[in-house]
Amino acid sequence: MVGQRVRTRFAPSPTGYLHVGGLRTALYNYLFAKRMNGDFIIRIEDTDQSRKVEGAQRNLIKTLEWAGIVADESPEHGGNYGPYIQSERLHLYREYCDRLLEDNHAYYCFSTSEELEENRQLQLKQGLQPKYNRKWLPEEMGGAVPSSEIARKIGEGCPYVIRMKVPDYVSVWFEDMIRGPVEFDSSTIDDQVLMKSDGFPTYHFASVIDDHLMEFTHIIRGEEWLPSMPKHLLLYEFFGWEPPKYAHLPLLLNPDRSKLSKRQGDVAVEDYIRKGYSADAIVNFVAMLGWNEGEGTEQEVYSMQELIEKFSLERVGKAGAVFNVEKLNWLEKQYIKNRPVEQIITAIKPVLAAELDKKETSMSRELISSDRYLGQVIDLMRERVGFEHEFVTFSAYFFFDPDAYEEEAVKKRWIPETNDLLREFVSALEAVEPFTAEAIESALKEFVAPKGLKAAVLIHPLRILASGVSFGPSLYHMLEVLGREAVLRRINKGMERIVVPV
RNA sequence: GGCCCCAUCGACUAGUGGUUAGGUCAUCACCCUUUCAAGGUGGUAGCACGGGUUCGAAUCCCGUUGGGGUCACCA
Repeated sequence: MVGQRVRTRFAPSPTGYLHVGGLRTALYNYLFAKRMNGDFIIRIEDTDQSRKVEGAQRNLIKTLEWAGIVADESPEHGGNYGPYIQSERLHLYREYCDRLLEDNHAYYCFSTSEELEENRQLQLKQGLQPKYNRKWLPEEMGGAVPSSEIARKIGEGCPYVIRMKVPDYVSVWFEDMIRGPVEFDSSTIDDQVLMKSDGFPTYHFASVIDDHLMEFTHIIRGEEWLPSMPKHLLLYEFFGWEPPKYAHLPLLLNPDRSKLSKRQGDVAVEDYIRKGYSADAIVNFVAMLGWNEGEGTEQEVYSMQELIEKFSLERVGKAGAVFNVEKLNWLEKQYIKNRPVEQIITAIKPVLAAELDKKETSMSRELISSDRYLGQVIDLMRERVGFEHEFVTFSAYFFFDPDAYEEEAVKKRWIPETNDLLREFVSALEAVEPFTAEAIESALKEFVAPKGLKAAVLIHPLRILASGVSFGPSLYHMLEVLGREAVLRRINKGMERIVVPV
């Protein structure tokens, strides 16, 4: 154990999407492993055949890789400890279960689920903790069932499960890397089912066997697993194995502080991807939910590389953390503000292409799809958008002539003389050479000054005509990027369509 | 309910016996400004409560309260 290469794991069940809590668990496992120059492994826990979802495994791994979490070993990457899918390891569980049976640490149980339920109800009615009544505990383990009876049931082909025999009154203790010492009394623990009647192991059994065989040094998982620690520890003891180190992470919470769940917002990483969040922001955000560098650091933005360099389990907090979308949004903006243009251009080209497929435009498709044009749009808009796709959707006027004008804004900015002034200014604009922000600005100021008017009387209407909306980047720069042709077209067309308020 | 975990501004958190309890998001005000952002400045806002220990507790101990998790042939 000492001096051993660190190995951590993320062990999802392939039942659907990747939960953001799962992403954080995977991330912490990954960061810790990488920090320690170790390996991060993905194992698929598909011991519940009924819950298995087609394609889930692929999707889980794909989403992790989207986030930048690439496994050193997994069903897809291979490795020396495979197979990495539990349903392909059934013979192993059977083999180890037999050992437990031989050593009297486990026993056959033929109780039906109806019996179990009945027993549970009875105990509940009596005010007792629902617990298996050990009806099938064999004589040699202190129970009442002769081995001949067990042999007979097996011979008859009766369905059975195998349960672990939890010793009666022992104290189970371990040192959690995040929480410190935690102690349990075995009398509160049920005789956990190890092998189900369909021949598959339960989570508890399979994960202990695999964690040992795959030689993980550290198990980093959600706090919801803390109560099952004694079962796992007892199994290690039965086998005479040294357990790995454990770290139980605090939970991710809904705004009402319950365990993060659907119905109170999005929980699937894919939901956030779909909305346009970047891997940079999601990873950064989720990493900070429970971990921080400490010691007066005021850094908020961390790259994956920095996280790897700085992460430590000692600095993971104990209390649950609310998944606060507002801060995520802020982080996303930070990344958009600082991301290289080329990268954004690449990202938004397909978005633009899709929009262009849906809608006609009077602009030159070639022009507005060019790197140069997109680069200019990005320069003007990067401090104004919340997501990359908004470079296209939120600033649609860079790609499509407006087909409506903000009513309130028109009402506020139009005076009876506005259209006349605009008509006159159009001639001035036609003459502006070159058609640059500076030239447009001085043209406008020179136009307005002799009339004793403020620039604002034209600025606002121009913006509305050019973009359809009352907000956006610097007017002059916007006009420059749009180009003379589009600007004049939009002004002329707009004046025909605007209903001047009386 | 039993067991287990947890507890600093609305949220994320720094703090490890002596601080005017700091930062970030959000929020409010002001500045900048052609709009919207961005940015700048400032403000509101917190140690759950009660006992100890100590010269001195957000920090250590106990209890209370509160919150959460978990009690399956699901993981």
